[in-house]
Amino acid sequence: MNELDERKIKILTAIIENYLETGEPVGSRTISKYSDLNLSSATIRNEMSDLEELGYILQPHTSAGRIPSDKGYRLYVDSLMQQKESEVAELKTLMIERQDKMESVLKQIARVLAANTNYAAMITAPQYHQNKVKFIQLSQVDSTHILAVIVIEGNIVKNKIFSVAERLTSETLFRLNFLLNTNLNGLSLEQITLGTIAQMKEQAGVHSDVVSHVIDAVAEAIREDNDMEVYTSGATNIFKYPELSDQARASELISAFEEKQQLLSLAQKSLENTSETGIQVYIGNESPVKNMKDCSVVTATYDLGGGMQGTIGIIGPKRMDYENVVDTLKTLMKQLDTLLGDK
Amino acid sequence: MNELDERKIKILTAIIENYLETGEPVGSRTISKYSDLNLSSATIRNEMSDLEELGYILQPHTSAGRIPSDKGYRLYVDSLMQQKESEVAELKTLMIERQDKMESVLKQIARVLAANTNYAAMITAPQYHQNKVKFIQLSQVDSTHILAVIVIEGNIVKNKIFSVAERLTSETLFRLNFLLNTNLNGLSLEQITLGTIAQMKEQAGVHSDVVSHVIDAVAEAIREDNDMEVYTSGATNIFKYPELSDQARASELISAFEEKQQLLSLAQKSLENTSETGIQVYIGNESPVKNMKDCSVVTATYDLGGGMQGTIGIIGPKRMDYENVVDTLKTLMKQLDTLLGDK
DNA sequence: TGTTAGCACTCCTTCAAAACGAGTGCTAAC
DNA sequence: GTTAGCACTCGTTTTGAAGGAGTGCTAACA
Repeated sequence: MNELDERKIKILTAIIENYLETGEPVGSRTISKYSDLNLSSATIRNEMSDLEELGYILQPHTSAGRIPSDKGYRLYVDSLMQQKESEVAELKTLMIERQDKMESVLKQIARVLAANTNYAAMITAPQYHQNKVKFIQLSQVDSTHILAVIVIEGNIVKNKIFSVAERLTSETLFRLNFLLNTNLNGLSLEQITLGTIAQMKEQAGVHSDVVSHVIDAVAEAIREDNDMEVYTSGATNIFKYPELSDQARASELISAFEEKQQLLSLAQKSLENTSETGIQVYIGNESPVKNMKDCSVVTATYDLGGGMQGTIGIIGPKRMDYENVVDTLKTLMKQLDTLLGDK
Repeated sequence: MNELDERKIKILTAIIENYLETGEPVGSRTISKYSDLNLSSATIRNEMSDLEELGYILQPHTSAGRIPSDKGYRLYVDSLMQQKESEVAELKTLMIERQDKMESVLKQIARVLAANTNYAAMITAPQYHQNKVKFIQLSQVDSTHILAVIVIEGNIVKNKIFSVAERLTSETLFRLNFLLNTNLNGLSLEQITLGTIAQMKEQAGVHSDVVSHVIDAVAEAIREDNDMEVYTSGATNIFKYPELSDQARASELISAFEEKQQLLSLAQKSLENTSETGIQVYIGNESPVKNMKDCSVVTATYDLGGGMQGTIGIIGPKRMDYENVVDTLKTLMKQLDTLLGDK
């Protein structure tokens, strides 16, 4: 049996769209008046009764109107996505360096997104996969400290300062630099074996501790990307939606924003599931972050080439203006290209 | 005329302490019963009437008890501070490096503070004054990109990657490194004159553009500290205090936490005003951040020597447990020493 | 003169009942 | 299959009364 005939879909859509606007349960009369179906409220009531039985809408209490269930939203969003699917495919880009500027650009994006949509926004810095060491440089910064600079693919730079017992001669430094670069360049974390390390330590002789420090730093540099920064903005927008702004819910949500760890796991999840369009929607309990069970989350994955990808997210009430959000995210991707893609 | 006699002070203190506990307006009867003054509620009422006229307490409405005014809190806090003043003087310390660890330590501190006090906490990374360049290193990371690493006093490391038209020979790099280090080391931003720069460019010949980039990077490195990071935790604790958790106030407060800029200006202010104890209290409208007009803010300045100082802040309701917060901050300072001071 | 008991008064809070109204389900007629 | 109509449900708002905490004032007391 085909669960939903065309009329039911029209009615369901009308209910959802109306609810998106008002945030109030919507009654049969409203639909009868404001849809182009020309049906009486009684007929609508019958259909609504069916829709409820099928689980697409629900009634907060007897004698209230109906609101969409997660299942209902899901149907709505899926069909919306289909319409837009084609446009996004060609958005992929690549970009370069400017890590220092990256941070402020990302913050800016989050701010713009939040302001434009009136929802809360988050954005993660690109996460790098299969990072390879590109360049290592040791320098003596003062009599007892060595600075190790590690550049990894994508021109991400990490530093580490560590102590040494006594000043190294410049020949020693040169030798160590050469040793490290010839052995490590082009390797990813997985490719650096204990064998390689042991061999390098042997060659470094009395300075094997320096090698250890550098290996540590490399591991840290490559791994650290995994708990990379996430920037948020507009968290207070949730107060604009009564269904989210009671004390308990607001507190839960705000704390999700504060504990960036949770947002990161959301981003992570979203990277894993990535769809063709790069855009995903989590409705209510579908969200990987349990604190957001009363919200919807729309995520977009941006891919800058070279395995550098990050996540943008919009968090809002279930009655989010999905269409607008999806469009905004797409437009944004384009701007991202312009901003980050050239110099 | 001496505004307050001893009895009035006792009564005021009793009112404040009672209000700190309960968060409810306190009436004359309560004071009469729970203070050691052995006065009837009627007498207390007379005194309270005086105290109100003097502006130390106020009545939310007729037939409610009294609550402390900002002026009242101020008196209470000031006398509290006097008692503790002596202890803190010797807390100053110095510390070194480990910039990479710094971030996680700071976050950790914010979290601990928020959890211990049940208020919201913030902490800024140390801000450096009169920074001097310690060491500069240029390296060729690939055929068209140069990495400039700048180490400034306090072992803070900044990087910048920029493009060059063609690969530089290693002699050229060596020469430029030597040029930059001999000319810039030991100088602060103010000490780098246009004359110095012109001279260096001349010596650099065709590579004068590299010098420009490095100068840019140095300026950025030193200045960037001024909009340094601030970490927060426990923002949601404000929901524990009914007088702060109505929608309007909560939203205002949370947005102050999100807009780190505001917190930074708070930290800045607190650095400027620094008192002998390093601890300051802003009550209500005294706060430099207007969004916090319904809160109190306790800030502590930590000084790691070498002009490196930062700010720790606790943000909570006006009926904050000042005594406990001040103590906690002091204990924390000690732990900070242990954590950052060695290694 | 300072302290206290007593009392009338204010005004917030709580509670329950009543009025309201939005929306439904069902039935009967078209 | 559609619709009008009506009784009914149930959340929300309004209203008024009761309760209670706390005050200010006055008069008496030490």
